[in-house]
Amino acid sequence: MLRRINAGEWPVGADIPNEVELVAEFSAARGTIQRALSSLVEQGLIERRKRAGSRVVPPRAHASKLSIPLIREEIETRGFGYGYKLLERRVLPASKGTGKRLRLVCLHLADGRPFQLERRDINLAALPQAERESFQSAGPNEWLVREVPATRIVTRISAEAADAATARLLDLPEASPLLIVARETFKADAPLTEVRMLHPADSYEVTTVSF
Amino acid sequence: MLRRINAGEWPVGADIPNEVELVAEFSAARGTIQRALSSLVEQGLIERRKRAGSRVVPPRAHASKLSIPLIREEIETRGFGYGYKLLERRVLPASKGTGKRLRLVCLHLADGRPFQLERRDINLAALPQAERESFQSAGPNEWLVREVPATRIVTRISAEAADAATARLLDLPEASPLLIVARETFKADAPLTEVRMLHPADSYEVTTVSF
DNA sequence: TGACGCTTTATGTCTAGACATTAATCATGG
DNA sequence: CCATGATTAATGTCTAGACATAAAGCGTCA
Repeated sequence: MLRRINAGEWPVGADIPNEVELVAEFSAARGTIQRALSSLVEQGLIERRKRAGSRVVPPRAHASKLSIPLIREEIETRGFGYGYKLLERRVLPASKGTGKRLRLVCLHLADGRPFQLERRDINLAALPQAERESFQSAGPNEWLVREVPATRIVTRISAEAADAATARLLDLPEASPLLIVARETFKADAPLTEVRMLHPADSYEVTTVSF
Repeated sequence: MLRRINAGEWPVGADIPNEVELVAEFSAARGTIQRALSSLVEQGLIERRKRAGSRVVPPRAHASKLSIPLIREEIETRGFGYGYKLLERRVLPASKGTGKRLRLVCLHLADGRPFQLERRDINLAALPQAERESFQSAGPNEWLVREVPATRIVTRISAEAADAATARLLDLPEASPLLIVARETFKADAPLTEVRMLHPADSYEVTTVSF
């Protein structure tokens, strides 16, 4: 079926044969045909509606898997030595809107050069055990990933010019372009953590491949 | 099962009951249990090996769906008026490494302000019909997604400072930060098109949500 | 001890059939 | 002509059972 769609035998917009016909044509059970069609739906190639049948969908906005790996591995797979420094660790009192939070600022280095500046707030109401961690020798991300599985993750990727303080920390000229990955994670609607990861533009990019 | 994993009833690393036990416990057929487990595998929550059983895996690098929509819709859903200008259209002769290509430079505007500068090369060996298109009034992306489904897509997101020419086209001060989405698409290993989409950093970001 | 092959136990996949659900379509009455 | 309800044709989901396949573990023999 995949081949037919790619080859244009089933052109965009066309109804594809219904399940019973496909069962006959491929001499497979309906369950098998169903699985195949479901897989095509997941790949965004067809659309199925009860009673109306299945249609080849115009290839739309391409959805591909974006995976944001652990920064340590990211650096090590590039063959650099990984370094880590905790720059700030402070408990912010509760204020309107947000509860008590743990603020962390850390620097991740590749071969001694600044690679990522991580500014993170951890919601202590949801994760009180974070207050007992020092985060002196390892970044909070590795701890968090181990500690709690998040149920919802929002990632935003943007660019920005470095302000003076950030430029100094990343050892860059002021106003250098930065690539910023911001992420919020939630567990059942309770915010867990909010992080902004800032990278010198020339040393980082986000890559995704889809088939 | 999802609840149990999230609640830690099935802790990370633990073997989960085998299919026959789950069938008994949930009073469902094995096929149904299988589907549930497969879905957990897809979500990256468990790992299954024949003979060895299924295990809860440590939540790793989060993978989420990244979708890059059509620029026109992107602009219109934000409530801006969409504008389009073709700045350059030129056939590049074949040279070593690459075949004949069609180079396009276009500007997409939101309410008359530059929003995206698109520099695109289309491989004319794979898509000769592109040469007959003028791309005067609509961007090549919409034509391309209609014309050929790609089988492989590589997307890279990066940041960069605007050079003089680019800054002028986007009506920005020189050296302003840009967010750049670069994409290469292939059909069965033949390159189709290669595009760099440049955005003023303060007007664009890439967002992804995963559950 | 170690290589090899057999057994066993788990997952992987399929089949055939049943019933549920949804929504397009048609028929009917005001 | 329109609204409303009945029909029906498609997909959605499940069950029970079968066989395939991979790999862990065991036994045997050189």
